[in-house]
This record gives sequence, C-alpha cells and structure tokens, in this order.
Amino acid sequence: MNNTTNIFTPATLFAEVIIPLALPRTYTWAVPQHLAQAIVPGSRVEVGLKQNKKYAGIVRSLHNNPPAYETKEILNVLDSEPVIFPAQLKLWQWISHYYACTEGEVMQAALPAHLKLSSETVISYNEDHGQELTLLSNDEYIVAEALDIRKELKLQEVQKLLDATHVYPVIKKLIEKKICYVWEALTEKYKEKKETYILLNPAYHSETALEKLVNEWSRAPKQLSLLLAFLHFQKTDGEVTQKKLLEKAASTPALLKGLLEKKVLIAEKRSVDRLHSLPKDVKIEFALSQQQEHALQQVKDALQQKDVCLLHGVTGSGKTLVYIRLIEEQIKLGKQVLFLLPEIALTTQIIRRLQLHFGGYVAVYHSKFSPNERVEVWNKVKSGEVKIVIGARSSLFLPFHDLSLIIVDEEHDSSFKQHEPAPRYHARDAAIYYASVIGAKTVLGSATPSVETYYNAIQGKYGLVTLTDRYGGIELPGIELIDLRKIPMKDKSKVIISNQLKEAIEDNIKRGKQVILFQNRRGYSPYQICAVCGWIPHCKHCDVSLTLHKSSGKLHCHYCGTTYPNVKTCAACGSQNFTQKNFGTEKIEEVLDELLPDAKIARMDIDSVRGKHSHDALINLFEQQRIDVLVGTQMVVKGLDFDHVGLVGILDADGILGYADFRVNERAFQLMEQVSGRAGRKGEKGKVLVQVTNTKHPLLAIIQRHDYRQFFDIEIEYRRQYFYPPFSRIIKVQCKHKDKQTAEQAAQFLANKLLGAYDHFLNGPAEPPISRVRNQFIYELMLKLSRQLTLLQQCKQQLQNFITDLHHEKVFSRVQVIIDVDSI
DNA sequence: AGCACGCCGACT
DNA sequence: GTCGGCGTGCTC
Repeated sequence: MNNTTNIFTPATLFAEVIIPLALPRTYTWAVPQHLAQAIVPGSRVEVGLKQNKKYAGIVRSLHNNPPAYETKEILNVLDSEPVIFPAQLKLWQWISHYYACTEGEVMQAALPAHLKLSSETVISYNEDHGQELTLLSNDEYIVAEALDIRKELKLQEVQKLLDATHVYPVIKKLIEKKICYVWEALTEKYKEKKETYILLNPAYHSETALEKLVNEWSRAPKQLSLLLAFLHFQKTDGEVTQKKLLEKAASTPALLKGLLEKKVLIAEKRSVDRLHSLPKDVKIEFALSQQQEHALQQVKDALQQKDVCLLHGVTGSGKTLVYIRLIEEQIKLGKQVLFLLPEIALTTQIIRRLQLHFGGYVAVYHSKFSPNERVEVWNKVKSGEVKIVIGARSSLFLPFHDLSLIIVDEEHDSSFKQHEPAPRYHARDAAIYYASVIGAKTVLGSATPSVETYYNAIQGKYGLVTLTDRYGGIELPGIELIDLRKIPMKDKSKVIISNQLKEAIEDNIKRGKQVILFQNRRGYSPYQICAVCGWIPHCKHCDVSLTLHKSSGKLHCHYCGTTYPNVKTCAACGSQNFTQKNFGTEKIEEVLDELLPDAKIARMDIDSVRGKHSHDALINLFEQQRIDVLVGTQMVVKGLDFDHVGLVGILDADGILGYADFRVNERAFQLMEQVSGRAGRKGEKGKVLVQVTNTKHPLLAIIQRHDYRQFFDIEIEYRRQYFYPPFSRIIKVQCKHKDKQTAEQAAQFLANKLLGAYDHFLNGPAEPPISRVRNQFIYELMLKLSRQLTLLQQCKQQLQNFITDLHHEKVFSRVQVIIDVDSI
C-alpha cells in the first residue's frame, strides 16, 4: 500500500482539489492512470491528507504541471458524474476572491452536509492475536472485549465506552499487543429512505383463491380482520405501507408477522422519496390588477435590456403575483427558477402559495430540512425534476443546469448576508454574479429597497419598476406617534404600553381585529442594575449585560448562550435591591396578560419558536384568528400576510433610531415601514401607533408619509457626503485573541502595514462596542475603499498577505483574523 | 479543522 | 522520575 507517486511511472495528470477545510489554497493530488478517464472538474474524489485522514474533495481543475513536492494519489472517484457544474465552480471561485475566504470554506457552505465526507477512525479486532484478555488493564479489557463481540468500533464508540476523550493511549497499547489495528473509513452519509410495503401473495390474486382463503379461515380471527383491513386499504389507497396499515387498522406487528409467516401477505422493502411530491402541473387562474399587469410588462421589458430589475412595490401591492407570472413563463419554456427569501420568511404561507400554482415542480431548501432531505432536493434539482426552488441563501449553490431566473424577494433583508462563519457572502450580490455567468436574469423585490440597490436602479444599472398601490385599493396604514415624554414622570420607567395604545388594542379586539406589537428585543429584561451601587451582572465570557428570561427564570447571555441563576444579591455591595431596566418581548407578554386578561396573547421570537414546526404552528394560529395580540421581534416583520390585522404597535422606536451605525436610518425605515405593512391588508385601512420619546426625529415624518423616495434622497446625500456605500466599499477586519493586548497589537500590526497604501481609507484599530465574546477580545479595523474593482481586489490581496506576515510573527500566530467584505 | 509533536507542571 | 496538560505547526 503506497499512496505516493510510483517512481517507475511518474504521474502526468494532476488535480487541484478543494477540501472542506479552511486551508489557504487548494492542494495538488496526482491522478492515477486508471482514474484519468473518470475524473473531470467538479468530480467528488476521495483523497488522503496527512497520515491517513481521508476527505471527499471536489476537483477544481486538472493540469500537467508536476508540483515541486511529492504528491499523493487520488484514491477514488465517488460518483459516476461530476457533482458540481463548471459554472458553480466559477461561483465558488468568485465568492472566495470577492469575500476573501478559502474555496474550502465556500465548499463548506455550498455542499449539503451529507455530500461532505471526512473519514472516521475505525478500530478493527485482530482475531488471531492469541493473547489472554484478562491480563489487560481495565480500560484495555473493556475495549478488547467489546471488539471481541463487535469486531469493529468507531473511535467515537470507544470514547463512549470508556467515558473519556483521552482514549488514544489505550488503543495504542492494544495495537502494540496486536489485539487490534486502526484504519480510516470514508463512508457515504446519505441514506435512502426505506419503507416496508405490504402486498398480497400472488397466489391469492384471483378472486376465487382469495374467497376460498377467507371462507376457510378457522382460527386467529384477529389476523383475519387485519387481512380484511389490508384488502380494504389496498382497494382505497392502492399501495399499502406497513406503518399505515398498522396505524389505520389499530393492529400490532405481531399479528402482521403471523400473516407474513403464513405467506398470505408479503413484505417488501422499497426506497422511497423523502419529499412527498404533488402532481406536476401549472395552474394560474388569477388575474392581475391593471397596475400589476403593467408592472409585469415593465419588468419583462427591462429584462430585455438589463440583467437585473428591481421591483419596488409597497407592502401589500401583490409582488408575489407578479413573480408567479414571471415564473410561469420560464417553466413553460422548461427552464428552472430560484426564489430566494430570508430564512425566517420561508414559511408555509409562501410555500403553499407557490405550490398552489406550480405543484410538484416546487422544492424547498433551507436549514430546517434534514441532511438527507437536502441531498434529495440537490439531486432533483440536478436531474431537472425540480424546476422551482424556494430557498434561503444557501440554495444559490444548488446544481441547477438550466436556471434562467433568480428572484430575490425582500432584497433589502440583511440576513442574506452570511455573518458567521466564512464565506461571509451576500446571497443577493452572489446571485447577480452567478446569473451573469449562466446568462440568467435577476429580479430583486422589496417594499423598502436597500440603498445600494435603489441607487443602482436609478443610475440605470438595473431596471426599475414600481408598484405604488396596494392590491384591492386599500390605503397604506396611518401612522400616529405616541409621545412618551407626555407620560407623567413617576410612571415613566414602567410604561411599556401607554394608555393610548392599550385603548387602541382593546378597540381592535372588540371589532374582531388582530393586533401585532413589535419590540426588537427578546427575553424579559435586558439588564438588571443594583439600585444602590449601580452594579450590573455581566457574562463571564463576554462583555455584555445579561438578559433576564422569565420563562427559564435565568439570566442569559445573548452572545455565547451561557445561562446563570438569577441574581438576588448585588456582588458589589450586597444589597438586595435590583431594578430591571428596559423590556423585551417576554415582559410585554406579561404586561399584556395583566392589562387585557381576556385577550389571547402570543409571543413570537427565537425563544418561542425553537422547535421544528412551532414557527409555522404559531403563524397558523394567528391566521385562524385564534390569537388576538401577537408580540414579536423582527420575526413578525418578514413577509407575513395576515388579513385581519387592524393595528400595529411599535413599542420602542427610540431603540430602533438610536443605533450608532451608518445604516441606522436605512434599518429604521425598513423595519418600521415593514412592520406597518402588516396592518390593514384586507378590508379597511389599518393603523400604526409608534411609542417614541424623540418625536422630532426627521425619519418619523417620512415614515408617516410612507415616502421611500424622500428617505432615499436624504440618505443618499448623507452617504455621498461621508463616503459610505454605495459610494464606497467597506471591509471590516477583526482580530480576535484571548489576550486583550495581543488582539490590539495584532490589529495595530495590520493597521501599520495598511497605512502605507490606504491611510486615508483606514479607521481603527478600535475596540468594538462588544469587545469580548466567548473569552476572545476583539479589535477591529475598517477600510472604506472607493469602488474600483482593481483597487478592491488589490487591497484584499495585500490584506491577505499582511495577515500571513502577521501569523509568521510568533506572538501573533494564534490571532484569529476575520475579513468581512461589504460588512453589514 | 484535526492531529501529532514538544515543552513544562503535578504527583506516584 | 513520568503522565498528561495545552501551545505550535502542517497537511499536497
């Protein structure tokens, strides 16, 4: 066994292989003669890396240039066809260049988990070791005995067996004693789903034979009744699975076993689809309004000239109907369409709507799908069986072979930008690039377009189509401010729901309407402060105050997830007097329960919808009007259509307007306009009440008029003046280290290097507002570069070189450096 | 990312 | 003296 190049027949073909690790560059493996035919760019291959670890990698390219070092050979090809198309490899490369990350990191994000393989250590028993097991040490004996029975164990199983992580010494001893040997196994993780079908023995297929059997049945009446049940279901449902039969006939496996043993029934294992599919047909039976019809035509016209078109439609204007018609057109041409949405907007609401029109052509792809389900979607997109994918940002990486249209709905949503880990890509921007590679078109949709996108549209780079009216002629909701300063001083700290808001809620419930209350903070109270000395409980690992959660009765760190028992006694002065500052969704829920004891109140935030289907379940309840008041964070904002919402309350607008970031106004406008959009979708005009102290904030007046254009005109001037995007590109660089000084000095090191070429573009090093997370201190640099692509690429390249230099310095070798291009 | 190698502290 | 902690470097 020799993995290295055979010296007698030197390899001539080499492959650059991407493996799912953050290695700085791709590595080169030799292609053995017998695999030369089977390997092409995009193939998934098994390669060995260091000692005996094995990975499934993707071949990026093939060439004939032998590297200066000794190469190993590719061990195997894992699939009969390449897994990745050339256009996708181009996308991977673009992302790794543009977002300054490794291709391995892109691969990590792009491939479904079950196609990414890395080997596991397997310990095999040596049957003829001829040793007396009783002479072994305790731990050795446990492992050896288990091996005697099982013959093979995975490393993880040994760890469990010994209840320890330090198992390697034990195994080493056993190897020395020749009791076992170890090797690395690369095993396919995707498993087909098998289901047991129950069939009638062909001997009884004729009526007479069956009749005879039933009539002559003398014993086991329960088995007979199960058989009759089976015959019934076979008639009504056609195919009968074991699971369904036992469930519907309320029977037991033992009874069925009896029938199987008598060979009356036969069990058959079959591979089945995890994705229950609907009939494949297109049904479009709605008519667009005149305005929508016009917009549709405009979008089509714009796409004749341009690759990208922005559809700017106010909330409730029916953008989805326009999308559906655009999709229909492509499906009829036999093309594929990708419909991108922010993760939490991917609810059954929108999925149902598309399935209604496109049935089994639609597949869904997002993080709540199991790894096996994701592989199935992947394969069906590749085979062309699936024509439309509704998905979150990672669905951009699916192997479409005939994609002609990408729709990015809620285009402005910042969750299209991946934050952690790398690749820190923006799915909207990557989609526009990918579309240009494959000759597809992109439609961006939003009621509140991002400043970057709108700027591109009015500059003529993108087409621009506007829907100004709500579907059905309903007016946009009226927005009123509630001045919190007018509330008497003594109540001030306690006011969460003003009287005016409370009355409006009551009035709406009385009229059979529903209410949404928005507060962008989860938990009960974001910080507790000692009333005597001002001490505030903080997380041990992070530089943040702890949020009290009533549901768990604990203090939570929202950054690292650590929980602590609630504090009763001040750690600084020993007093027992804590004041809870500020309020989150949990507290609002509690206050509402007190204020409106008869109303049905529910809460929607990450804490309340942790489970797999609880998000959908909550939305269903609200849709069916079994909830009067829904309290929620951002989650209630994203693309939900409810027909009976009469009132929306924004409880703490100051919190939204007070962010110290150049995007505050954009975020605030989007958030408030989007929340408002939930009110008055059908029937009468809705109403929005905004509780705020700073009533004079200029943005509020603009929001009251729903005037996107005015918001944009003011904002773009500000961006121009201070050289913010879209006039510049921002690259954020973070240095993380467990030692504060090291982190700072590393940031300074990089800053010094950058100062030469980019001094007037550089900000920092600075300590971010949250300077420590999970015991890592953070220092950051901010580069604001002009938009010339060459400058950007050159800067990123130099930055990466500087980081390499940094890591060569012994003190900084362990500093983690994060580059975030177009950071949000 | 793992995983082996190597250098220092606690304890038989 | 050794065992095992974790900091460091490398993977084609």
